[in-house]
Amino acid sequence: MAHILIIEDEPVTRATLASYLDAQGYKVSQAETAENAESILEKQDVDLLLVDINLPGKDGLQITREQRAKSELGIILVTGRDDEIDRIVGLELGADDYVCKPFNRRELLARLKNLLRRTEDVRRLSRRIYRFGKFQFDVAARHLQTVEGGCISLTRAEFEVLDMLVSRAGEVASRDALMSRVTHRQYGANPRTVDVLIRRLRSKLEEDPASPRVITTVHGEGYVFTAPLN
Amino acid sequence: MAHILIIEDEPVTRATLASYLDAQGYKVSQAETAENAESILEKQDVDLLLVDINLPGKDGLQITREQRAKSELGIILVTGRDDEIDRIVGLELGADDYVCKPFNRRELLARLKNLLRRTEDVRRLSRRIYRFGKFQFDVAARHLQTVEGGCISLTRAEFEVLDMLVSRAGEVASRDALMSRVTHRQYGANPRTVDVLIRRLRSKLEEDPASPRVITTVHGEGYVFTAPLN
DNA sequence: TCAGTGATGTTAAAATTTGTTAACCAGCGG
DNA sequence: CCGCTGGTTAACAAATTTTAACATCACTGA
Repeated sequence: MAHILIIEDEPVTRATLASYLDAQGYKVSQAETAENAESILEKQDVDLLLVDINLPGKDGLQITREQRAKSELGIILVTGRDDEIDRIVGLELGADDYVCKPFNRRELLARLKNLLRRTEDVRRLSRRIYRFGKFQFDVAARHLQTVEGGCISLTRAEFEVLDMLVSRAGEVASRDALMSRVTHRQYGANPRTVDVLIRRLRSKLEEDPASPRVITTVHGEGYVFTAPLN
Repeated sequence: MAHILIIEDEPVTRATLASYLDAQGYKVSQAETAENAESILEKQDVDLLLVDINLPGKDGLQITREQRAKSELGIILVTGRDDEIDRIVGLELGADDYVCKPFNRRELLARLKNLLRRTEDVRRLSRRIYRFGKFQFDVAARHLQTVEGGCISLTRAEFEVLDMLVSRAGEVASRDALMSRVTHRQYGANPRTVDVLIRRLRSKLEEDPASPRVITTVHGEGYVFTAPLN
């Protein structure tokens, strides 16, 4: 489940929010100040920030500006008064949404869910996890997972090839390009080596390796990744 | 620049919005009703919907539900009264954001920009797919799909020819043009080669390859794609 | 160290795609 | 009807890719 970080100096509001979101099944972290929040952000993967605009020290707008500069993390601003200027400035700084205290919890939840849905793709891609067909290709973990939960291990060379193809999905990769990614030798590379690797990959991830859908051959040019990514 | 579709029955609000967004450099289309909007959505690539929640006939919530079912198009709801229930229902149906009339234009613009930034990746990953007859030509996947769900694979040369013809549907492509797209060779291209490719393509996608409807020969000039695209 | 195992590289035959050729066909103006 | 131009078709040839079998390499644990 998604991880939400609440940044709010007022203890009662913070605790209320936290217990509500926790009851909804989210993983919730709390921070009283910007500094506090930053140390959590450094250590953990956070999916969404819920930030009070009025904080002692570095305020919510400042936090928004800084976070937006370095990530695509979802940000919802919370404020006590319905201050239109703050709201607009917050949005212009890149906050995704805004709620005013006292807020309707159901509304907050709806906004939160929407934002999480909207940022899901970006968050997954930033962790370099690609989904296609019935697989999930995790670049950091260097393996494939099937929807059913199975785990298909990839050899180093297979991994390199798949990574190169997936990250340039739709673009043709030449044998030379693939070869130089796989091997670190300078000369005398047999161009057929790549074909064999592709064949081995196909046997792992194609429904029917005889008529490949995921990795398509481009005669005379190379190979392309052609499965729909989501 | 992004293409925004405004769905609003009240002419003054619609015109005001349209001219404001146009002045901001967006491509703007306008629709008075849901039906009107749907015909625009079918024909053109739209990046974001700005929908009034209160429309005669099919209303904004219904439009949201239907669009969200088939695409990840960004949706911002506009409502006249500050009706909390409508607002929450809209968000729960998957609208990405909403604004209340009378709205601050700067706020609308900020929300709009944020949403476009969020949906940028998704839109980039969306595919060029042409529909004609009983086929669907998926450029990214480099193959044809039939309505029945079958999949017809195309060789590289066939794909290049079809892509060139389809993307310039209605315009005649000369043999030379087609040949230079297909071949990798520098010299001595035989002009009859294209004919053979066309024949192979026709046998894959013509109902009756003897009297072609999809790819028509233009005597002395070349070939045209002549099937209706939808 | 050394056998054993899995990963990687090489090769050659089989299969597929692409290119060439030539026979044949269709339309058209004399 | 003839000859001309250009298009279609089938058969074949050339180029490229796939496949399987095998050789080699690199690492592991005894």
